[in-house]
Amino acid sequence: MAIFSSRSEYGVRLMVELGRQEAERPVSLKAISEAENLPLAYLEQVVALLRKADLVKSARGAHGGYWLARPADQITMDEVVAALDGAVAPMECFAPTGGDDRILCSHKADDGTGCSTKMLWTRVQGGVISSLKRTTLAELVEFSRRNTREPSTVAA
Amino acid sequence: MAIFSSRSEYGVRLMVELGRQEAERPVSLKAISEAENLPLAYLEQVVALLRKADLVKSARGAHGGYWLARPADQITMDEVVAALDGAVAPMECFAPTGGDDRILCSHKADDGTGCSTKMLWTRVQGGVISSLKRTTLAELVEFSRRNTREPSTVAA
DNA sequence: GTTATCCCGACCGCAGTGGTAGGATTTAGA
DNA sequence: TCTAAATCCTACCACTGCGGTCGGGATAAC
Repeated sequence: MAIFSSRSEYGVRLMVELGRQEAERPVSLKAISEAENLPLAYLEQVVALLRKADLVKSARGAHGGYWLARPADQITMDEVVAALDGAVAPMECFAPTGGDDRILCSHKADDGTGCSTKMLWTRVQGGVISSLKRTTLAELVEFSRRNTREPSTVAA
Repeated sequence: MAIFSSRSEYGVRLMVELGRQEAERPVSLKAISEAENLPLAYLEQVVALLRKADLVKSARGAHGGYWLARPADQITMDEVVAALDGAVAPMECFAPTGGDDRILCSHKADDGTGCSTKMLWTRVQGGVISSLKRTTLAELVEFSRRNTREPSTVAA
């Protein structure tokens, strides 16, 4: 089964593309959609999620576009994925409760026995989150730069 | 977003329930469905996946039922989850290729740049799999026994 | 005013999921 | 030998979310 939707894939690619450009210099979605060969109309929806999560900033009008809200080395991938696919939970019954980072499993709330499976899902969740938290956007940008011969879509 | 479907939840609960019984003694699905309050007809589909993966054995007819194919401490949860939800992959484009445990990302095969996101998904996948591999069914059974039969010893 | 761009909401086909229905087959036991 | 209990199998269904499109509105540069 797939852990993340391709919204996440698209969103991460988009963020990497923004990270390759100079800060504060707006990049149009059209440029990104052509560089990464992704459907523009769908990217609009994806980038809207990133904007709501304060990960990117935008400018409207001609010569507008998007840029990173923070330096790439201060953006961890758990934020990005959370913005796109929601809070990472191994099961639907793992719902974040308010401001705490507590989780509860609704299945066994009635008979009070407590999930024996909860331990497992908690471990898995921990594995995913720690993997995401220790990866910064800057790392991906660096990786992307190394693997592309040309500085790609700059200029324009 | 949810990593696993509730098929996995049901299947793990089922496995734990089997692990609580003596080995080789068949347990009927009906008993499990009543104990765990899960729909019997759906459990039949779930347990069929576990049987195909050689994780449980079965006996038909009156007084038939299911039991673990191996001792619980020799069953790791990555096997169980794989049987229920398929191979764990962070993205759809991570497909197991034949007998190898190689993975490939189809998105960037054409322009040859290689996924910058691939590094991220590989890390996540590693986090999930290692969490699953280091958890045995025996641990969950033990956890379940402590939390249901002995309310007095519950601490913390 | 034109053009480029962000922004927004509605819509759609598809696949997968959780779940049901109904029966066929096998076996233990009266 | 009959019956009840159980596995097994196949088809079906409603719902949801996802990937994606479309049309249009707002806004800013030139």
